[in-house]
Amino acid sequence: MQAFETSFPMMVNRALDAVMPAYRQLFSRYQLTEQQWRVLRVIWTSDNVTSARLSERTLLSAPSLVNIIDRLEGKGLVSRVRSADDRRQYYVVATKAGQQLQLEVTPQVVAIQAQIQACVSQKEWDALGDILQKITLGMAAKDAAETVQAKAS
Amino acid sequence: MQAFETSFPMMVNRALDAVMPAYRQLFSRYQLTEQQWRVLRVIWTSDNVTSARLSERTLLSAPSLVNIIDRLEGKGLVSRVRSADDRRQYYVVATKAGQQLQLEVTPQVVAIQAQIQACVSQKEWDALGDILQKITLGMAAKDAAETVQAKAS
DNA sequence: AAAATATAGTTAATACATTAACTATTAATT
DNA sequence: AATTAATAGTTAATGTATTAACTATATTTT
Repeated sequence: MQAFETSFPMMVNRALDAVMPAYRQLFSRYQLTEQQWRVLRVIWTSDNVTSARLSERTLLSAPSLVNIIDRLEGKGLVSRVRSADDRRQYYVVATKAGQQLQLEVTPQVVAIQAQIQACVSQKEWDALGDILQKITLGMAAKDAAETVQAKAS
Repeated sequence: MQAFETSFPMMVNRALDAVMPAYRQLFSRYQLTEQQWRVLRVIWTSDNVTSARLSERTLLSAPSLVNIIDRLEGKGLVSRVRSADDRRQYYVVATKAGQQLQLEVTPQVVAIQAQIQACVSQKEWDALGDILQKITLGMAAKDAAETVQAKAS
């Protein structure tokens, strides 16, 4: 049997606990949270980003995004633009100030990413990606199967 | 440069998003959150568990633990016992009802863990543990070094 | 022993996570 | 066209995360 300490959630959370402070320290210098950064990062590099698309790409739930975007809007970093095609959806776009932040912060984020990768070999890094993806896809498939089953009954 | 989608936090969070619903679905049948489960799991298997010790073993912060323990106490699953040696600390102990839960839930948690492991080979599973640990230790060391530096200046 | 420090746990403030329910709009059915 | 169903986003309720400040007790220093 799997020990508590070596269960997947615990191993992964331990790694996150070790890694995230570096990011948070950086973001806090710009009065940003990690989640706010994720949203900015996505809208900087794509156009016509709806909330649904943001949710997919940032891994943040729709309800969470509401407040996160509200705060970013309050800081003048993004703004919401109603879509003309489908009046239910809106696009989140970066303001000039938001664009400026990107130039300052991105290099420092890259530096942290390099620090993390430097903890393991290139081979191990690649393996990590593979293994995590297998688990992600494997469990997502299982989850979907159960959902179908639940709907059928 | 590291793409956003393949950064460590994003890869890991995607995997967690795939894995955690299975746990949550289980715990919700017992009106428990994942964090409450973690606390129970630790106190079931150790004696004289203080809040500090719980924090280490569950990876939950001390402030979070206050409310989590409050709720578990409210449900009659645990209780706080002041230490006689050091009156600042207290021990969190499981009640009879708390002990009973263990018997019911643990096998189901083990089943989910098996599902996760089944997504990869034994070799990959071992590699995952190794790699995550390297990152955990590597970044923790870096973090400690910076803290020392900050204190010195 | 008195004063200064450190430690265990808590409180407070702000931000996010999860689930379910709700509103407005759009698409699909009948 | 009217009804029904689906979708995009939001709100509400409860629980946790993070940081800083605070209280009570214990330890260390002078």
